[in-house]
Amino acid sequence: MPIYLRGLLFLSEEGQQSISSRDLADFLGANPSQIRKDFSYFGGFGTPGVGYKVENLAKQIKKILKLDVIHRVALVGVGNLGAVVLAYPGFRIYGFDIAAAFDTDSKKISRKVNNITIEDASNLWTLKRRKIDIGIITVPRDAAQETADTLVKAGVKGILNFSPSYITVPKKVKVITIDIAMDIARLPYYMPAS
Amino acid sequence: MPIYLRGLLFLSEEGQQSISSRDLADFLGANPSQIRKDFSYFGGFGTPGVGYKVENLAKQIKKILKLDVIHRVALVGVGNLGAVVLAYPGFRIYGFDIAAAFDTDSKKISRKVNNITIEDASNLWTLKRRKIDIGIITVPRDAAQETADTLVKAGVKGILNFSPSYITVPKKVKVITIDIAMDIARLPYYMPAS
DNA sequence: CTATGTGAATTTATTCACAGCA
DNA sequence: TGCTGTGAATAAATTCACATAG
Repeated sequence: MPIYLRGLLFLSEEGQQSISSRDLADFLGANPSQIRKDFSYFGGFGTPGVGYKVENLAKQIKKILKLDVIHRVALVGVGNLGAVVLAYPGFRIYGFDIAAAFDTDSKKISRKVNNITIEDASNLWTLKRRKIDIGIITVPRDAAQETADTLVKAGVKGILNFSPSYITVPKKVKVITIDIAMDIARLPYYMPAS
Repeated sequence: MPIYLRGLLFLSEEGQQSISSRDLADFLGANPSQIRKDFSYFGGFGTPGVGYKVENLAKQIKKILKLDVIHRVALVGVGNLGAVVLAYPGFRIYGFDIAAAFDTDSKKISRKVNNITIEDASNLWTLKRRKIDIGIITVPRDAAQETADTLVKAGVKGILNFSPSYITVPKKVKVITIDIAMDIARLPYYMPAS
């Protein structure tokens, strides 16, 4: 569903009013039946003979993915990668608001990055009362599990983990890991021998 | 398989000699049968009653994923994100060598980032003779498709795309897209209502 | 006529359960 | 005895095909 949403938001921006499952499939490199099945699973948002209204469909998917409310996010670890993620403008279209940034390095604390003041990581416990329920981990690998534990204790319900390791959390907390190196490692397998 | 490899490389670093499918499953948050099935599909690398030799298994998986040779990589678009990716040390353990970086901004060209001299993007055609077969796209969304086309023309067989869009390439070329914003957009769906 | 929504058919993936090897 | 490798059983995902609504 997130891929559909991304495509629909793009099409909506382009001024496209409505689209058929076939055309959407072409656009996204997917299969029309798949698309119809996926949408019908959540109730069916289309009109036979016409297709789907782009803007309405985007709104429905946002509701399904619970992106119809603003989510406040905290980032932990303002190194090179952390600073880039802090400055990344793409979160806004999905309703994410990076509301806080933390680090352990006293040289960084109280400095501002992209208009957000870096706080001492020992203050992570304040997240709950600040209504922050998602954490982004951009600390070195060795500190990832510890950071995750702290975030969970601070009440976050979801974690986006950029460190290249599997981390363990209570199963009520959802973790998504992005490991850049591992992703590129999948490429050669699919590449024809040159 | 890439996830297994990452875990095994970590365990190998830790000095672990051998491991059973059960212990590996625990460590990775996976299922033992799944692991055995996956390995047996490629031939079966274990010893009944003992388990798998960590180092040997890692080597076998590297061969399967074609990571047993050095791959030369070019990065296009040295903005904030591009610079971080250039500096990212994690590629080396999988045998990737970032051999070139390109940009269109004349202010950046011929400057050095992480010991790599930024070249004019109009020289991308030189990739083939320089034995570079993988491209990393870190340009703005609007330029992503165009960059992909140029990379394909320059002979790359695989692309790691960091721009938040679907890009079209001949099917002999493999694309993997990393869209940070979209990944985080999957979190709220799995988060219990607070 | 066109394109959805959906049962049925098919393919693919996961899990089980156990024979057999170290 | 402990753990692999693998058929058999189960579950899940994908694709087909068509009745039906606009």
